Amino acid sequence: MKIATWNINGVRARIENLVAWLKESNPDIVCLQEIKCQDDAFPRLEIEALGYHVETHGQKGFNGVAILSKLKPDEVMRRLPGDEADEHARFMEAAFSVEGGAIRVASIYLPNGNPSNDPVKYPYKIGWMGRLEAYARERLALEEPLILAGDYNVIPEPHDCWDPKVWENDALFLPATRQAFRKIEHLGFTDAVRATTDGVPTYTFWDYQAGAWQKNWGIRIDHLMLSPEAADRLTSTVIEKHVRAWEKPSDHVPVAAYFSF
DNA sequence: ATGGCCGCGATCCGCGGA
Repeated sequence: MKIATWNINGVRARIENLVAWLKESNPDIVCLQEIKCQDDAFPRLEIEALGYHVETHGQKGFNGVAILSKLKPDEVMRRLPGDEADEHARFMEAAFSVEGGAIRVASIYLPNGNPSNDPVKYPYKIGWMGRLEAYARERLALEEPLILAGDYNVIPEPHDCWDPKVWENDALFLPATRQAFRKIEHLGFTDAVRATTDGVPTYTFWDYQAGAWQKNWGIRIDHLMLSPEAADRLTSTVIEKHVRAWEKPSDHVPVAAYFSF
């Protein structure tokens, strides 16, 4: 099974790329982030025509996540628990039946948090990460394959960006951000790309500005975090970097993991 | 690391993104 995550940066602006990529990549499950539309505006017909079920959790103008899947999900949960007042559409989870039991996949769009000295935005990010940790801890007790896939807006290590100096004071790389990420990791989750890559992996995001793609000024912020039961079945990962060179690209590229279920 | 981007939704500018 191939499970992918892709911050698509506007699904309506990117529908041609999405269709072309689905045909080429042929993933079984796709977690999308930043669909930037409400549920009824999602271009579902084009996706369903390729044989995918479509589940969305959108909002007007920005944020929004979706899960596309060849299998029909048994259940879908929208919203990250822990704050009823949080209106941002940044989280959904779907459960699927596979041979041997259930697997769970979450599509995560973790808050950016910049500017990092903002009295609201950065604390929102850190608070959201605490809620994610609480949810992840609870889910681990199920002892099921669980894949937390998405745009974490976290650069885990210095070698996950082209120049750590540049990112020093950025919300994506501050010590408190990386610490909150490690707290989740240390519950028992495996960073799928890190676990399957010898040496330095490539990046998953290149800014639109200043020729960042051409200069390879990238960062690795899109991650698939695996519960032990999922990590046991991990066979390989791929960062589908060539998609960044397509016409009208997203600034993120798809990242996928292969499993033996 | 921003002179040089991009999507969106309100209108031909502001916000959010990373």
